[in-house]
Amino acid sequence: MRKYKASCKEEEEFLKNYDPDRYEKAANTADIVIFTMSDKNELSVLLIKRGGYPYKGHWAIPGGFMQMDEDIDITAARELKEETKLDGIHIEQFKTFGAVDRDPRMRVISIAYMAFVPQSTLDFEAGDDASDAELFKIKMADEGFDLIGDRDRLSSHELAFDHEEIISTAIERLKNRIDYTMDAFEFLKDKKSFTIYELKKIYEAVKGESIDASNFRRDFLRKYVKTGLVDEIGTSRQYSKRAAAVYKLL
Amino acid sequence: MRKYKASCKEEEEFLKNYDPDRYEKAANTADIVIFTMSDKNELSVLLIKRGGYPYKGHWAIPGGFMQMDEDIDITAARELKEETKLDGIHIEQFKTFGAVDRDPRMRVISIAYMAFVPQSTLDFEAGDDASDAELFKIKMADEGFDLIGDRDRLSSHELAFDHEEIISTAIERLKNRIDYTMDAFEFLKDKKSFTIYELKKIYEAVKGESIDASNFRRDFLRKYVKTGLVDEIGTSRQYSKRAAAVYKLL
DNA sequence: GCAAAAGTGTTACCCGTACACCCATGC
DNA sequence: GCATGGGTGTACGGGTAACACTTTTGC
Repeated sequence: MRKYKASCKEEEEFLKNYDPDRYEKAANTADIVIFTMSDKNELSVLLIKRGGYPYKGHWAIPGGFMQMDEDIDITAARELKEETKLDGIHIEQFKTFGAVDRDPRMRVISIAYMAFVPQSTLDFEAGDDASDAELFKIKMADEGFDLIGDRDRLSSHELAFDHEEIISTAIERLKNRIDYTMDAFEFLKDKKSFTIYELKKIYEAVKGESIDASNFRRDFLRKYVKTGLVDEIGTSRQYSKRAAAVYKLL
Repeated sequence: MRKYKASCKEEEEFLKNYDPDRYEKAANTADIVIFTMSDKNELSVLLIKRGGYPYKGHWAIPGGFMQMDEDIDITAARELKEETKLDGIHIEQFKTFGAVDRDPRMRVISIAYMAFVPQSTLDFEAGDDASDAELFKIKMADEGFDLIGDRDRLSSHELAFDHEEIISTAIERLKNRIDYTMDAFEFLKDKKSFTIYELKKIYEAVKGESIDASNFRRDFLRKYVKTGLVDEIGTSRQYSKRAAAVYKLL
């Protein structure tokens, strides 16, 4: 909350008489790439089907216009909540898209965010036609990527607006971020109870390649357990016959 | 250049009748942190002194309102050119600042860029009072940083708007970027003729710490010369008695 | 017994850090 | 001769990739 004090009467006058509309303005939206893991541990993104013009019937990432009394970060959090009913999810602003013709209605500057939703927190009943939202698995292709949902399937080229570029940029950033942040933990079903196997599957989904289990294990112990960021709290047989250590993020 | 074709008469009608002004809008600016190296190889930033309200008399980073017919990246490039007369400089969008109260005049969303200007390309005559722009060396302090110019000197807290936060964020990003990008080369007086010593000074200025010359040399040869990104083109005695190899970025 | 995940261990190599040491030359 | 930058070399430790091998247990 930044409070500005006018320095003198003259400035007070200036601010009172300032006409905010002397120049034409663009609209601002917060658009949000909502990542999650599918039940089969594939990197997925939540899309909504546009019900109105323009790009009617096309798939798009959720987003909406910024209100004048909310920080742009709040706009993003609000949009996320409206789409997923989820609160307190980790979001990250990653790039602003401001090409002149990106929206045929008017000039729109889109501040793009990415969000990491825990696996299985989003449950869409497949085939539920009342919902115009769907989770799509991301499959990288030669040009762009393919989006595979339970009911629909499309190429990234068919997305509305410049959303192909926005999602592509988000994927690239995420692939980098996973190495030096703790984003991977945000995808866990339960940050307070998980196995190395679960975390490894998330890394593999994001990177799009398989990882050596032994090395991953060593790195995990060194980076998180030995530093005290993560604690061992028990064992589990959820994924294998042999009991696996269960960890908890502190 | 994205051309949108309406899918049908109905959509054509919709777009024709769309009222862009049905919601209140914020203004958009591109603000730009212009980094360069001082003559003594210190990381510096170009600031301008505000001549009007608000924050009259305070130092700020250059920036300006986006025009309706220019991409936001073009706005940034235009502002850079207006301030420095320089064209074709490397710029990078790094974050968008959208707090509600960041500008007392009205709601302003600032898309922030950083630019890397070659050493000594900017020449301000010290003491030239006709100019309200000045180059400030950045000295990190306990809280924020200090800005030391030839004529003026201030703490980052005294900057206009939220420009302390914008510059701080830019410095942090630059410190990271220098390790995995070739940003350092952008600061060179002449990318087509430089010595290892010159490049090392840039790294040291950005990181704020001294670097082992021998290791820097080995890394430079491995990363750039052996990969063919940089070629040896001769020798120079500019910085030392003994001749040093001169390199050229391809 | 086989498959799949859990877990231990080893090897070879790359890379960063820290130095020691020599070269060239203007002061 | 000494300070400064240019340049070579080396020794050590940690990180990483690749892989061999054992354990556990449901099927």
